[in-house]
Amino acid sequence: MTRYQHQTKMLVAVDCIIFGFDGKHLKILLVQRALHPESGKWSLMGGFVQPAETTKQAAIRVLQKLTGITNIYLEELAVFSNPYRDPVERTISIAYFSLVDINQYEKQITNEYHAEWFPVTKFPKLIFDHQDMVKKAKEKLRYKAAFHPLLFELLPEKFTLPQLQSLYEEIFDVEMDKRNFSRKILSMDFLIKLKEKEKEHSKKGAYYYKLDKKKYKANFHTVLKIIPNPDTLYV
Amino acid sequence: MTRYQHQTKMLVAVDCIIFGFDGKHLKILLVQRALHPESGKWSLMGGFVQPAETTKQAAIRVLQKLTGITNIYLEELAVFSNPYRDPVERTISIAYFSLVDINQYEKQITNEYHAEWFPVTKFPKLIFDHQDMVKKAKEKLRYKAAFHPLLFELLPEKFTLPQLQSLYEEIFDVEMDKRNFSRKILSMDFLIKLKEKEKEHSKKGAYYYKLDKKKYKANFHTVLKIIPNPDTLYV
DNA sequence: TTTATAATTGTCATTTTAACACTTATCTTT
DNA sequence: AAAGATAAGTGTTAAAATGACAATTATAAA
Repeated sequence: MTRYQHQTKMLVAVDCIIFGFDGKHLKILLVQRALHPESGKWSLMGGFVQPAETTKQAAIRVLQKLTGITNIYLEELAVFSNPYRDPVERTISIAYFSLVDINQYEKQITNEYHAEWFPVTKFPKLIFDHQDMVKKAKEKLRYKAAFHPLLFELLPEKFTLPQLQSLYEEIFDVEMDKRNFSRKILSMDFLIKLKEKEKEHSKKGAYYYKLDKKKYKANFHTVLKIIPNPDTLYV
Repeated sequence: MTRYQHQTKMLVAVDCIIFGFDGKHLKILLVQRALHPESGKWSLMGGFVQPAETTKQAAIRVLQKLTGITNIYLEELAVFSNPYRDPVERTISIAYFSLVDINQYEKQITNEYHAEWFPVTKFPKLIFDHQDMVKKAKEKLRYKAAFHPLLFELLPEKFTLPQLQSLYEEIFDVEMDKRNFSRKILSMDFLIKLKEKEKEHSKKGAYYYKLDKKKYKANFHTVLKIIPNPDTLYV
């Protein structure tokens, strides 16, 4: 059979940057690397792409194996292909990122697996170019959040407006006016107010909302200008 | 030396979707494939990633070799990694896309190289999954154009407002009001009006403008809502 | 009953938007 | 030289969205 002669094959890996939100803070999920070299050091979740799978399938498989997480929203971030990024062998890595609701996974991940959540503002040194991957993922998260209601991917089934506002404030490191924030968010008409209240964080309690998935899908392209002056946005 | 045992290596390629604008229409640059199989059929520009280069460097090299184009804006589009996308051998491909001013390159490309411009609305069948790549690139172009003044990358040094408007209209397949369009574009304060006029397309002639690069860089993050109701935007 | 805490809600002045049509400059034709 | 054709350029107004701003409410704890 025909072959492409004289071309160099290389290893192809995937790495996953998993952001999580616990209702108040934005975190990132890391594991201790099992493989030599750098075994034991903190790292993003990753693995090699197998012969009969796409890179995205590889990312899903790796995530499932290392954290038990299934069925999450995964998005391609970028290719990292510096020839010397992995000192062992030439390996290009496709980075994926995702947004999950921490509370839905926290115990499972920490007990059954050796993964751990760290604040995005302070986490250990990572191997290889994983630091760059996280940096780029943060930029992309900001960028997406600025124009998309995509952040809903990151929230629990039910959430309160103050929680949602905290999320935006964490991502952009800004403070927002509650009145204007809720007006904008509610004007999208994507949210359904529930009768139940969240009462852990206040005496009065905050109403839960849930996403109106039909409307969300239908008007998903609605451009939200959530952040008054979007700055330092990833291109 | 340590090696990663039992992992499958694969070929890594790059493919480039080059959009061009000639002042009126949006086009795409294709070549006739030199390699077996499918030799002679139309294809995106592509090639294999070499041992000591990043994927982006590979894309730049390939473009230079196949079209003579240098120094252009290249952006990563997506990874295409279906295991059977190339019938010969497992090859994953990183797709890049770019936006160039056709007039700047037209003769050079058509004479010295075997590349050809086709209207984005009508071009030949392409090999492998290149059709999917083009589709995705078109979506991403729309998406970027909706929020970014990035389209300037696609324009000549000097351009007229009617040309710019045509570009947006082509990309989004919509009609726009000239008055509102020019007001919005000029309100960004990125453009410098020149004294010279373009007189090929009208008797009155249209003033040329050029980009104020300093202001562009400084306020580049300005969110333009150019398209009234952005629809079918790539996520 | 009081107090403390965080959630909820409304107004107004300013800016931005979308919808809309006539005038101008210049070349071509008669 | 005048008339006609073509595409460029420009302004107004009503409606909507934005940002700045502070008082009230529900509830648990003291």
